[in-house]
Amino acid sequence: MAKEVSLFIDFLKTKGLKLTKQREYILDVFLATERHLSVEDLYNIVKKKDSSIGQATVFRTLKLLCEADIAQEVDLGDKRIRYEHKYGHGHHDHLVYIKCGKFIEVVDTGIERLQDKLCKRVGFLPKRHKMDIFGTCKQCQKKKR
Amino acid sequence: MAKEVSLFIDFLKTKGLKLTKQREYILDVFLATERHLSVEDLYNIVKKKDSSIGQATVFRTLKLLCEADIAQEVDLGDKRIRYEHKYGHGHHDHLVYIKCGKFIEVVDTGIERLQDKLCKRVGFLPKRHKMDIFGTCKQCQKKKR
DNA sequence: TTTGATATTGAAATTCAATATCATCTATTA
DNA sequence: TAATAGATGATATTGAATTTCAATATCAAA
Ligand SMILES: [Mn+2]
Ligand SMILES: [Mn+2]
Ligand SMILES: [Zn+2]
Ligand SMILES: [Zn+2]
Repeated sequence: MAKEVSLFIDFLKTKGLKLTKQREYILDVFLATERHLSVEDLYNIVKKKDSSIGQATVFRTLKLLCEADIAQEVDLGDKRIRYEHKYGHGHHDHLVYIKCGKFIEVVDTGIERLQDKLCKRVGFLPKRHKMDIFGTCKQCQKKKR
Repeated sequence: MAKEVSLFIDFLKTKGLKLTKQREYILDVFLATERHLSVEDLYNIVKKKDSSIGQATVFRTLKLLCEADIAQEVDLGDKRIRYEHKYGHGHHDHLVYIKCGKFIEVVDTGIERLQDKLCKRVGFLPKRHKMDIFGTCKQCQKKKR
């Protein structure tokens, strides 16, 4: 059993909630997908195998997974809330490939250090930050549009 | 007359569009406000003086101002499109004060340099980026919640 | 087992900002 | 003047996020 599953069970227990088939299955599918999924994305995958599961349950389960620190919201500027794995994934920033839709997760300790310095300089106490760089790869450059 | 106004007139001319009272007035109000306004924010200010102007016109005018490079969209993660001045304002990032709602616009050339290096290292051609740091100031720290 | 309290579910409804539609209005030109 | 093109504001529509609600499942206690 994945560590995330037992984490989720513990979380649910402390909240007085239950691990249902639906929740377990949605978590399974979420863990099996290394992408930034919207609720709809995840719902579409889930319903392929079990068409009885509703969007609302996917939506609610993702919220629970966020509360349990297993998932977290990502906003890549495309006007949809997306979710990524949080457990076992530290802070990171994104390079987003605007043509092919791919992305890379990166951490640049030099940048992180300068961010802290910058904040200190202006008397600002940082809690979290977001850095997304949008661009293209070589392949994409060749494509028109 | 503000430089932005003549810019807008030129832009409209090349597009075969007209400078109307509404457009001129909306631009005036926009320029007079040094904030990150949503369409609704701007509409609320505008209608105080001229209640005959509709939301749709504010919406359309902001789109035009973006096309004319006088305004630009900002997304500070609060699920609303906001607009800020673009003309005369180069690229900048934001420190966002999560409690008092204030913000600072910053540019750290050290960070920008490291961003470029990072991209080069992974063969990524950056087009634009976004960096927002969310935190608090001393005053806000003292407040509960 | 049964029961009852409580949690869960999926369909459908609602919300809310963003955007499109459309029947006037208005300015400009033939 | 009439014709044309654009502009406007009220209203409708969209689409994602979220809530509602009646039906169902769970599970501990009787
Ligand atoms: Mn970072
Ligand atoms: Mn920057
Ligand atoms: Zn990520
Ligand atoms: Zn700004």
